[in-house]
Amino acid sequence: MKRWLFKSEPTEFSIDDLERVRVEPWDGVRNYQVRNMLRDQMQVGDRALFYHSNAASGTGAVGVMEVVSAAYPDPTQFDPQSAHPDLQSDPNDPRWLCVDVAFMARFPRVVSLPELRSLPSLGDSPLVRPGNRLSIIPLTAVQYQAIIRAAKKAPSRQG
DNA sequence: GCCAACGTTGGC
DNA sequence: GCCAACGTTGGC
Repeated sequence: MKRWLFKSEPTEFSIDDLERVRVEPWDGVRNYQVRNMLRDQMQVGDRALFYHSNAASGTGAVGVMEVVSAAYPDPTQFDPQSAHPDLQSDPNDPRWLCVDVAFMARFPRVVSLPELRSLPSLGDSPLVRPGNRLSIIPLTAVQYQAIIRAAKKAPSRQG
């Protein structure tokens, strides 16, 4: 079982939305590095933290979900109405993939980005590196556990 | 809304 | 294969 962190802008799709629908395709990935992780590494049963980026309600990790499908062609790439159509993608050899994710749990509080930065195990993660372009980030077991543990603790005075 | 950092594209 | 222009991400 691998562990990940998935970023989403809550105005696009939030953990509230996932809690309501329970299962949702994580579509719209248009980055080759992330596509390759979906294709080559992600497996049913993997765990992923849900991260709200650019969030008025607080940027940070907000909950846990489970990967419930293998990677399959992202249908939105062929939909001109979608947010990120890719008309150069060949339907017989689709360029972009997605997986289905299922809601597991919501954290009792947001683990903010400053707090994530303060976790020693995350020091070399792309998550806390400025300018990183990965919307899906692999986490080690240690990193994953550190964030879960932080979520259960009372917030630090800085928030 | 601004802007820094980065990936992608395309001219050469 | 280089690199400038461009678009996007995402923190602030």
